[in-house]
Amino acid sequence: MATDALVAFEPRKMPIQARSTVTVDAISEAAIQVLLSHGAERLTTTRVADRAGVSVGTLYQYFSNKQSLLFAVLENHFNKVASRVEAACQRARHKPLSEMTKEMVEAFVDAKMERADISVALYRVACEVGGPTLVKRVNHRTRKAVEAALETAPDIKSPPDQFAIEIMLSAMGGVMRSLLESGPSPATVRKAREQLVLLCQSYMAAATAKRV
Amino acid sequence: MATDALVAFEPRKMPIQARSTVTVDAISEAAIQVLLSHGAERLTTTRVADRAGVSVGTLYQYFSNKQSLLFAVLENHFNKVASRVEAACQRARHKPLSEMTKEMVEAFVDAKMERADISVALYRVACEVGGPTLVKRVNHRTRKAVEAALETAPDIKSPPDQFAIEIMLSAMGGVMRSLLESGPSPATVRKAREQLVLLCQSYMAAATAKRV
DNA sequence: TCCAGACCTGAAGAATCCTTCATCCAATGG
DNA sequence: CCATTGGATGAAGGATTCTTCAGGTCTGGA
Repeated sequence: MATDALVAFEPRKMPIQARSTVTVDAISEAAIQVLLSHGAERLTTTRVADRAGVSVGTLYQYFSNKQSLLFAVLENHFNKVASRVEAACQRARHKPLSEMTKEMVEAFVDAKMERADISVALYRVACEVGGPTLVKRVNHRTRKAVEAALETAPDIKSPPDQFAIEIMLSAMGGVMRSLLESGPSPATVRKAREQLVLLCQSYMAAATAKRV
Repeated sequence: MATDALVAFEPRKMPIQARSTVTVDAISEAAIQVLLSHGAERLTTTRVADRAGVSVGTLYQYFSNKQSLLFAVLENHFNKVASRVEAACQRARHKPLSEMTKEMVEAFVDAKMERADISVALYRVACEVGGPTLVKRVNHRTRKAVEAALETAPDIKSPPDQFAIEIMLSAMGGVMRSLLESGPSPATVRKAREQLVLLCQSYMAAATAKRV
């Protein structure tokens, strides 16, 4: 149930001509729209195809089944967020711990908020489509990036262990989730972003042996 | 979709005789079992009834529909956890901030772990059954308890604002979720508990004006 | 221009599922 | 002991949904 829960989620055919690429994108986007307007329970392959302006058959040409479609959408979103965080970690190399943390957290929040609708929509299906496994995978990848960045911080003697970083990442995920699911105002988002930075900074400081 | 999403989740009939109470409990427990063994997607009212050793009709005598059943199970679990945290807050009154935080966090972790199976099972349906709304409600209730306790801490000048407490609570939720969904060993749980305490202590300290 | 292969279509098969209701069993109290 | 109300049953109606496949349409290279 853990690792091999991802078989049969493989896509079916790769787009070759330009028009099919458009179709696949349309289907993915339609899945999100349907998720938002009808909920996970009422997400139907037919409905998704309709919304995408294609027929069901077309959908099944690229995704072997409903789960495969949702998995692809989820994976794509996670990868985008992870990339943003990795980029931030790259940019923040050699900066002091607190600044580094700030940039990383802000990148995460901003990436999530950029397509808040997708984030919210995906919370509703993550569990039915190997979400936890994917989260684990992405968290692992992100942790590596954070870890590598921390190695370069000038004011750290011994960096926090892997476990602490994972705790921080899951805390960030939890905060963003509550936030997104509450349909926050821009002001609220701004405040939450600040607080999340503070939360992570405090924790990192506490979990780290500082170099004087 | 937000607040009034909870209508039609009302139970249908209250147990009067003792045997029906047993039945209702059996149904709730069966729902959890089915959730764990078959997943949310394959949770069927008939299957739940079978597992509970009753017929579908009986199920529908106490729950107006499938969602109502799942909602009840979810609500019950949340209430139990919230009560445990409230009790811990009560016990921790007049203790210093860091100790208070520690007791609160540990109560939360322990309550979640006590029925880890339920927690994990419910993650899979929370979203389809007004989960976010319920979480918001429970978080609000818990925040009140934490807030009240903080008022009594001797080493605090001005307590953190409501928002900060909610951030902390959602962070705790996120960490526990990742943890539970990874099927952790007891040793991992112990370590996570420690780290979560540290996380919350650091944040509370940073978000509070300390009295010298 | 022509064709092979890429693409698309959508009706229909097959499988579940949710929920109801007519009917029967059990308990309680007068 | 009997009537009344609570409790339980499970077959079947009504509704959805997933997925396939036989047969069209479009595109790019020869």
